[in-house]
Amino acid sequence: MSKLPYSFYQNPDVNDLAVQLLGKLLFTRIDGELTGGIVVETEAYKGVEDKASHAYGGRFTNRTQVMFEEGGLSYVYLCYGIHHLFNVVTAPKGTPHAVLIRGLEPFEGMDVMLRRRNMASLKPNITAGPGALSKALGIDKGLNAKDLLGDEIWIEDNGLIFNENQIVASARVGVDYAEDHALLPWRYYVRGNKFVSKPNK
DNA sequence: GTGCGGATGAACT
DNA sequence: GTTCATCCGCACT
Repeated sequence: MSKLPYSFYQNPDVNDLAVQLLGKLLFTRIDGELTGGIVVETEAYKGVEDKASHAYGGRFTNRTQVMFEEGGLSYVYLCYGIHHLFNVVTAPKGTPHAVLIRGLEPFEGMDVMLRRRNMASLKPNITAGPGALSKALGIDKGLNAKDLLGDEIWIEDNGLIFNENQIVASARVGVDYAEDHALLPWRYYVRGNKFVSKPNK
């Protein structure tokens, strides 16, 4: 097991990176409790030119400033006042690309995740969906702007590779507001995996 | 300072 | 299919 290196996150092609993140392992260690899972669903958000991105048009605010930092940091924000959504900041400094992690297959710390999710037994919705997986891993705003090579939240490569026909590209979820960018096929997921989110609409 | 609405999920009918 | 929880980022005044 090895953490993804700094260079991985500098890739300027955010869609390529979103695909490469499938099969990688996302971990958190919070108060000594280790939890983690295999990434099975991602979405690419392409910085200033993407109407679905928080950084569209170069919007630079307290919230979005971390997106402009070096690739390899976390970007966590509160959505609908309830859910924390976790993104990987990518590309070199000044290019605010990010990848939203939307689905995770449980791998480590099942008992802790069940407790955090208030569930008695393992069901797919424990980590299917960006809000759900954040809750299972204990991700909240306290984990915003963290170095992904640190020891609180990080991503590892254990050699798992999905081949091309196991990966599906489709429209991103919940971005109807993005006009002509709403239907771009920048959501990627592992075909048939139970921990891929079920979009509401 | 105010107001709108969102990169959702779960519990309803 | 519909409703609602529940916060704050962001644009505008």
